[in-house]
Amino acid sequence: MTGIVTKVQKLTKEFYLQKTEVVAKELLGKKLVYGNKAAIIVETEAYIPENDPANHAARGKTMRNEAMHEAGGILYVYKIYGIHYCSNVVTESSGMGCAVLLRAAMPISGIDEMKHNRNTDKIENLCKGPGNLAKAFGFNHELNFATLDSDELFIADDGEIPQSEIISDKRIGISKAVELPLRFYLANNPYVSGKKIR
DNA sequence: GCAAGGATCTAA
DNA sequence: TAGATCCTTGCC
Repeated sequence: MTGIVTKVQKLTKEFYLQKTEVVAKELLGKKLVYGNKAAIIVETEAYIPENDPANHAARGKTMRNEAMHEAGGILYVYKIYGIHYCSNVVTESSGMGCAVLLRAAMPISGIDEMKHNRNTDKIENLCKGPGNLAKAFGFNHELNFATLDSDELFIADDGEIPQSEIISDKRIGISKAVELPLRFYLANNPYVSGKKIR
């Protein structure tokens, strides 16, 4: 290993076993690493087990949402609208059926590859929005069920983002239970996707 | 403002 | 097996 040694703490399994809202909030400012690519998470959305009709797992276990019913600390990747992938981090213990959707991030490494994947040069757009984030990182079906404690794929705490700038707000892009304040993002961050509200 | 796009879920 | 739905994006 050569290069700069930074103070990076890989998140442990216990982190993901916390309550979904807590994980969603705590993930802000953390560093998502996949291969040579990395980005600071700036926007997340929680999907909780109870009173959440928008949760894929709300109507019980199905073939698609099987990963959500596993214990926390793995990835849940699925295709939406036939075009885009969305990536979620599964939370809480086995059988709960909940996860945190990764909505936006700030690229810090492997940017050339992300540009190539996204076919754009605008850094602030590389990981803006769940579909774009997944595309920039190259997430696909094979990453479904992937554990977040490998050397290839993990989330780390590099402590650069002040926790005081966290905002919780309504969710976007869904048709049910939109009012629940389960979306979290960093204030005044140009990489957050939810600037325009529809 | 809205169409594209394909997998998945539900009902029959 | 057919029809509706979907945690979106980029184009019109």
